[in-house]
Amino acid sequence: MFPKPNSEQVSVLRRVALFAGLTEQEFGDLEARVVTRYYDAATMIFSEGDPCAGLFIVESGHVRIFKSSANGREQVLSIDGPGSSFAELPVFDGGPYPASAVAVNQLSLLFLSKQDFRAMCVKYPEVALKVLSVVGSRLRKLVGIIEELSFTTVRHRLIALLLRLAKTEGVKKGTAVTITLPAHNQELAAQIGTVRELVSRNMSRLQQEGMIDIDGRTIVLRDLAALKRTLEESG
Amino acid sequence: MFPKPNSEQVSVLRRVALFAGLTEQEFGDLEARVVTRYYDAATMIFSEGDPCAGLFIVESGHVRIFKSSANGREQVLSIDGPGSSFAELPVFDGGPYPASAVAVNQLSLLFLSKQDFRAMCVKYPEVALKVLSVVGSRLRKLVGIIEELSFTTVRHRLIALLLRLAKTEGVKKGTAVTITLPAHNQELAAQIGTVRELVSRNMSRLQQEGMIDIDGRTIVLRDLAALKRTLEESG
DNA sequence: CGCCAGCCGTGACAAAAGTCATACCCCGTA
DNA sequence: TACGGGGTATGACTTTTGTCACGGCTGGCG
Repeated sequence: MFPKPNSEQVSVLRRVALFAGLTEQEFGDLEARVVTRYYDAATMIFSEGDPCAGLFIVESGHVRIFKSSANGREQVLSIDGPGSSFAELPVFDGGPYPASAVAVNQLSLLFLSKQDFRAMCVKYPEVALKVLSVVGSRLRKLVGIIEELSFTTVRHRLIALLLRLAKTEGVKKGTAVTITLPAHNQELAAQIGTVRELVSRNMSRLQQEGMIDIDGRTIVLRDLAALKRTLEESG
Repeated sequence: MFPKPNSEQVSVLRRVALFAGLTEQEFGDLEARVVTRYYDAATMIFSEGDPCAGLFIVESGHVRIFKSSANGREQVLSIDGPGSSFAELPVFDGGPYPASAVAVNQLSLLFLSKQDFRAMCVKYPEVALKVLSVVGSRLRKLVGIIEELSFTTVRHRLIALLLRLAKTEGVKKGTAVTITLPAHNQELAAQIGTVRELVSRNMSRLQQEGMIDIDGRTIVLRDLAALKRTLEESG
């Protein structure tokens, strides 16, 4: 709870892509400016439209960045875990946060104020370049979301999501891969830009077609090749 | 055609947001590294997936940044005119271009290689900060596109497009505003993420409803208030 | 002039997305 | 054990989106 550097902070800061390559002295400089903040699961960190106070770095836990619509739907833009920074951008263009951020689970963040972050960038030009590369991959992700929303169906996006999960946390069993869904249908829907019911229906359909096996939150991808082929075919 | 600075280049460079605030000497430094390139209308500047060579600044004409899908559809991400830079980002994260760029009309661009641009950023830290703020507004735009695609209908997006046009280039006539469509239906469709036919149909429908008047490429927005109200209602 | 390419508008469909309502199931707790 | 909350599955229906095919208009060019 105190704005002092501690050993945990130190270790996380050194693992953050944003600050890789700083010298010991520079880390000292940085540590002196950083504040740790703790959040319970489901608490808001900031809301779309809030004035931008500064930049955050995830120490532990996960953050969900999302937009919400007037009729209660949500679209997830990104989920960030330990070592990731977020809200790098509004710091520089002076505008408000373009989306909201909420704690997925128990969360601790390192906070660096707008002024201090800018100062770091001016003092250590490599930091600014690092920010640019982090922001670059963020922009790529957003373009990817646009591509999916604009060109593909819910079915397509769901399959793509399953395959991504298979890649990051799947367990191979011969030709099949087993994954555990990280969240409820409601949340999966928000991640692929649709509603609860369509996730449910499309899951069922994939099972009927023999491509997956559903057992509660555990999914067995029976035929990766067929799933990938489906993605190709359906543009 | 020659990679030498000339008076036109100089004047454009000084009007570019990216390099605002440099000293005379710094401009000299920059001018020495910049190359002018000319393109006819409809020629590709780079394609999605190409390795990233460097950054571009629009001197005159317009550039269209877009994604294209397997079945021939396109989604426009941005249209940039004189003084704008583009492809700032792949320069920093080392990846390929995430989208394609094409000349909308007769076009001249200033090109700055990856290496030279990075060198500028290291040498003049304010340049890096400017890049970040430019990139910030680009990111905001992308988030806006995602929001529209995820939450709204084609009708909604078309109205939003008309209102944007009204704001930037509309001519007021009492309570109504007259605009000239900047492109064919095909292109408008690509800008709002749909197909030709739906643009056509939705235009007709708006006319039937008395909200607009269509005469070739000239559109009279008869009732701005009603159009805006429609946006609110349909979430 | 006549032809053709390109664009536009539309009807007829087909498919996908979204909404609403209902029933179910699992699980923790009063 | 009975209850209720949260999540799930699904049928029935509406709306939206996308596709295909056609005919019409226009403007450039041989």
